[in-house]
Amino acid sequence: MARVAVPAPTLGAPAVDEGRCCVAPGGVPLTEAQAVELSAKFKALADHKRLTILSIVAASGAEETCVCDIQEPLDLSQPTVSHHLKILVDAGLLAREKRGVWAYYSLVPGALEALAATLVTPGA
Amino acid sequence: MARVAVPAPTLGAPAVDEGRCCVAPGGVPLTEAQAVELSAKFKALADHKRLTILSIVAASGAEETCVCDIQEPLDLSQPTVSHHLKILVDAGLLAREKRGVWAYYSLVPGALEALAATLVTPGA
DNA sequence: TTTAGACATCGACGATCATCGATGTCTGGA
DNA sequence: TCCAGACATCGATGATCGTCGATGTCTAAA
Repeated sequence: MARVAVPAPTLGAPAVDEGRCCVAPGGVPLTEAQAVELSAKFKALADHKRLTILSIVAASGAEETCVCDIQEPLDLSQPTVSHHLKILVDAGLLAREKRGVWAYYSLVPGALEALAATLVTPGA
Repeated sequence: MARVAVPAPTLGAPAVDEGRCCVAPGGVPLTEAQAVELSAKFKALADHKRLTILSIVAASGAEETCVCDIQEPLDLSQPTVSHHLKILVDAGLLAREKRGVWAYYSLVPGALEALAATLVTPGA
């Protein structure tokens, strides 16, 4: 995919400030490609079952979590849990490591923090 | 709705740490109600058109933005823009103020920051 | 009062999503 | 080599979502 040369797109208000109405803004601070990329990550968070999965994995701290740890409190079928886990891995939020018969999941270090950083203002 | 007495639910890894596999975690750090409430906000962010809307509103800084400012760069019909704006307002991310014939939208102060805070660890 | 314009709401339609049962793949043990 | 178990993938289905045209509401001006 084409990499854009912008450091870190955020949603928080930048230094731009021109008072007017019904005039096109000087520049849209989020390209469509950036918006699509960002929305893909938020889509992964836009499901309460997946948020619960993340919280379960996060709750085990540095330890990794296997699928059975996740399936039971979620009250979902095994294929559905596997589906949600794939979405979280594809979004870059979870890491999967297969050891023997078990698959262990862990938070990708800094992934959630980087996503959080896109929500706050760059300067303040 | 029933208010839960937890200060601020987050996804980041708390201090819990017990090494084991295939045993239910000591406690799920996100209740279902909290997960549903959080996912509703991320659902509002899970669309690239809505992210663009937020960035446009944020780009006007302290100034408010009217619908026509948003509609043009988005290349969407007016009802669709209105629909997205309603979703963002319902999620508590945008504030709507009607003055005369125009409706002005602005970021709810601290809303994005509060959402970002749920993604990072409480302590570190 | 009538008219024009800005915006919200409604109803419909195609697309995407969450979910599940069935099945496939791979590993470890008998 | 065969079997059992853990997990992923596949196909199908019902629900939700994004989008639009048509219409409604409200305000300001004529």
